[in-house]
Amino acid sequence: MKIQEEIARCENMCVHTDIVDSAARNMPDEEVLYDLAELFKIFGDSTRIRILYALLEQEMCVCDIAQLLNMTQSAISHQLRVLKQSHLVKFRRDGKTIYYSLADSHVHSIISQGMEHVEE
Amino acid sequence: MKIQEEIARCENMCVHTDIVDSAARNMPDEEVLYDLAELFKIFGDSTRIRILYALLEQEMCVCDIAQLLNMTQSAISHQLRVLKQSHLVKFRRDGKTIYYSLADSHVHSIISQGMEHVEE
DNA sequence: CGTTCATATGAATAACTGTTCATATATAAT
DNA sequence: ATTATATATGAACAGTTATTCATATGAACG
Repeated sequence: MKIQEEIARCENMCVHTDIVDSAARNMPDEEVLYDLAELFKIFGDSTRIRILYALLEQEMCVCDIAQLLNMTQSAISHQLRVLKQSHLVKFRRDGKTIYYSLADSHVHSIISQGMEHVEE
Repeated sequence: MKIQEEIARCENMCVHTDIVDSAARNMPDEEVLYDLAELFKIFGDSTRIRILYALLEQEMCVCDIAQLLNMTQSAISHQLRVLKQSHLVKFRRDGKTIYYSLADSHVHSIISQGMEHVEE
């Protein structure tokens, strides 16, 4: 039947308009939420989380991190690039060695909040 | 030294043994860091972030969320399942409708910390 | 200079993930 | 019971991503 098909095709019949409207008003810009997701995506990889965790204590060179995590220098270097581009780590050069450290204190608080949720 | 012999993964000889040793002592269990990464992975998708953000204000049904985010009911339902399995949202049934809401207060604080980093 | 060492990077591959489509389930209404 | 509605789910596909391998860069030092 034609009318029923049209109705059935409208998959949003159950919408509570007032709720959706109020939620829509309170949602941040698409772009902000996209950036937020991108930030958490960086933390959402166990290699990167382990690198960040290691750097909570002290600065380390690429080779130190590779040794600590038992991974290749190349794999660590690739991930450090991601962390660098996200402004989560910074680095300084000392001769041939490049030391990486955390870029700001947000890393610490974000990890701490996550830990609280995990340790339950 | 000892660790250097145990872990010979990094082919370079630049390892600072004391730094690696001290970092190794302070690293949490592999499993904990894996779980932590898994948690952040959930936040690392803009659809899920937007769902969580919408639920900060009030509970919503699947169809409401689909309308709000302009996505299909199926896509939202799939993501709600992920959020459910991660214990980030809970739900209650009211007739044919199922209302979703945040499972605990950690979601709020994790998002807030992330926002502080993004808004710079 | 050329060599060595620490790090970076491009390409390829394998594994993973989000959405769509079709369909199933379950509750409510007639 | 039959139909309608709200949500859930399995399979497939497309897009993404982490690691490996090979090689490049770039600084230090004889």
